[in-house]
Amino acid sequence: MRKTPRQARSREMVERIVAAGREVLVTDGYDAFSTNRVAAAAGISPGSLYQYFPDKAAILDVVIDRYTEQTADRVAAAMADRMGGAGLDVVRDIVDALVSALEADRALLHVVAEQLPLARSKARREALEQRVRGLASTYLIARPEHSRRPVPAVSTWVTVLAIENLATRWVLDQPDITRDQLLDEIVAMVSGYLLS
Amino acid sequence: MRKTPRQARSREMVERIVAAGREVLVTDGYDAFSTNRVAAAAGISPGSLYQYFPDKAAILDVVIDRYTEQTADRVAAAMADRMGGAGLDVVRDIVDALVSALEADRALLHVVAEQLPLARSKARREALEQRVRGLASTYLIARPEHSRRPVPAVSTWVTVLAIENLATRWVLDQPDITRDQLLDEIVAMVSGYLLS
Amino acid sequence: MRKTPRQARSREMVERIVAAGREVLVTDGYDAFSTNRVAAAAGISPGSLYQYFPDKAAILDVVIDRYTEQTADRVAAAMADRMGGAGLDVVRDIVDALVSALEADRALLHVVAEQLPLARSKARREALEQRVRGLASTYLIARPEHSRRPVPAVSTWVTVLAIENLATRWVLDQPDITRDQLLDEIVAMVSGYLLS
Amino acid sequence: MRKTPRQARSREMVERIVAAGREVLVTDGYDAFSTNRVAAAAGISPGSLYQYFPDKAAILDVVIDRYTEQTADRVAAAMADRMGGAGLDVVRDIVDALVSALEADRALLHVVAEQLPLARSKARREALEQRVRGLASTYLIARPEHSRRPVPAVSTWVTVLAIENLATRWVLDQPDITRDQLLDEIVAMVSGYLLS
DNA sequence: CATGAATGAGGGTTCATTCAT
DNA sequence: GATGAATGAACCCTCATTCAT
Repeated sequence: MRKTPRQARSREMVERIVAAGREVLVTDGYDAFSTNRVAAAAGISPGSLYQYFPDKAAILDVVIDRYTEQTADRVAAAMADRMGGAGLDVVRDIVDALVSALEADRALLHVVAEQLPLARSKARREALEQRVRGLASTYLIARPEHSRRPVPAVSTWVTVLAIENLATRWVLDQPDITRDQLLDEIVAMVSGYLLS
Repeated sequence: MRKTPRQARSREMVERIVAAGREVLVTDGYDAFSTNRVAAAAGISPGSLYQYFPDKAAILDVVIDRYTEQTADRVAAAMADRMGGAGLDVVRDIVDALVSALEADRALLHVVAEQLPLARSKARREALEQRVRGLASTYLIARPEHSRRPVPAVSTWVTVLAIENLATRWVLDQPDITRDQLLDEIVAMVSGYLLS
Repeated sequence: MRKTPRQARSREMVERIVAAGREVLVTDGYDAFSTNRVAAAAGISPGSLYQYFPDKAAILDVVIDRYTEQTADRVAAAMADRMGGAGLDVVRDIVDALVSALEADRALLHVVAEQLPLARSKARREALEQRVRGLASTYLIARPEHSRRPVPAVSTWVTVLAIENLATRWVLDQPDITRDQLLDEIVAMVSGYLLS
Repeated sequence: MRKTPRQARSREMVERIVAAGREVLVTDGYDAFSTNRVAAAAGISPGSLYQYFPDKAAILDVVIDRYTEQTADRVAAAMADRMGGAGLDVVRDIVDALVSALEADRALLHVVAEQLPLARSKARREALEQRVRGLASTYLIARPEHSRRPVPAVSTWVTVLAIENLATRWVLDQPDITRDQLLDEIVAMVSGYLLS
């Protein structure tokens, strides 16, 4: 009677390595993300990494993937939840969810957004943006009274990008702006924009 | 009779190295930005770099500085030029100037925005943003009828960040949006926001 | 009721591993001859190899042994068969048998002769040569009229070595020489030599 | 006044590395021929190797080339010297020169012939053989009375290969055969062969 | 016996930096 | 100042071997 079947053990190690990778990234930064360091953090030998990942880049990819997916899931969940609400509240709730998601792992966000060559996470982020744009479009099409902008694809592109960036920068740079102010302003911006 | 006093010669070399660094970045990408490569591109020996820069990072910093300053100057000039204009046109003209400035060296923008660890250019970019925010604030204070937002510092933070990001992404990602559309949308967003 | 006593099972596994080793050698070359690869080819786990062989070298040794023995057996058989024949035909037949034996597994010959450190197969090859020299000496002593050379041990050393090398190189390098030409020349060389 | 112009210093280092490579090969064998070991033997740091050689293989190649060329030169010189002599003496002298050349660095011959994957030195050796065959052909064409063999290209192939191999093995294996015996036998073999 | 995950020393190579010339 | 050869720590990765299961 095996407590941990092979498959599960393997998953466990992958998780351990990914966690170690995340830790190294957060603690020591991207430049210190070496295979030796990750292995040490995972409490295994360097060679063992290669039983679970083809190379160093693959480890990093999974760490970033995990993070991106997690963030995306939270936002998507909030969007799905709130889509039914009244116009302005919807925006506010979604942005709130996004900010919360970004705040959930500010340390890693810091590394991902500021230390990583952006190219490495670009594909993932664009997938996320695509996903969000899809949801937003659906919403806007369903409630045309919420937007007077002529080309929905363009408005969603603009909106999603602006929100994403403002939220990210707010979380990272912690400017002298309260969370409520931020939400107010973003709501004002989005509604002012869509209805202008 | 020295034609080029030491100071001047030194400046010349710094420029040459910076130009070489820029070239390497644009031609070969950030990963190829090695001291050897930069020295070769500058036509000097690797050791000589260290007479003008303390280390490799310092070279990169100046390359980015140059780029940022140059971009900032163009935008600031446009802002100074147009500040007198009518409300909406001012925004449009400034954004137009920003997009032009970003397009002026798309190759380097690509490297700076997507290959470099963002942190490296962060300080410089924030200086630029600060500068722009200053101008914008002055403007808004001078013409209070253009904004109904309660906290000018917050509105400028939001506005500047949103514009910067949208312009950058538009230049880099070349989405299926015309330049005029982009300007229209940004103007709509900003004016809708400030007046809501 | 055990069908395969331990001893037999063990022999079976050794054979399987040796066969796998041979296969790896022939298919992927000496550089790919890793314990992992051999184990995979044998359908067993890397660790199991060490139940049958003390280390990687030992596997290779046996693979080469098998090959050498096999080749030796064919040649020895031919020699035993033809020893009774007339002088020149004997040589021709033996060389013919040798060439055939070498051609039988040209792929492995290629690896053994050109990729392996020669030292690894040296002992085995010398054993073979010894065996052939023994047969040849016996023959020459029995028929002294076939050789005018003063020291039989020397003549056999020379003859065996020359024949072995010429046959091997002919098979491997496939020079622009027909098989009959090769045999003719070797016969001419040996008879010319022994009778001079 | 520079004692050692750049070019010369560079050559010096190359020589030093090649010598170190040779030393490692001879002292520790092919398996120990690692860049670290070669660098240590050369008294330089591992990184310095790469200022003079693109990779490890290139070092090895030059070591072998040096050896092969040196050997080839000696033999070619002897051939050029003796070509004018009387038939049998020519052969004897050339073989003598070959044996001397091989004996000159028996330690390295040992490594090159027995530890290296033959493929690595094959091209070089074939070039040497080609060169010798060329000389031999010229000779045989000039003095047709020295050979009754029908196809000169074939006879030279056979002769050169046989001599090379016998000489090499004699030097390496040091069988119980005197040098004079060896020369006698080879002369007997070659003359017996060519005139049969 | 069989397994195969884990090991870890060692491999080849790069490159920011130094320093004797 | 200028040079560029030399450095050497650190990089990523491999694979023969072991040992807990």
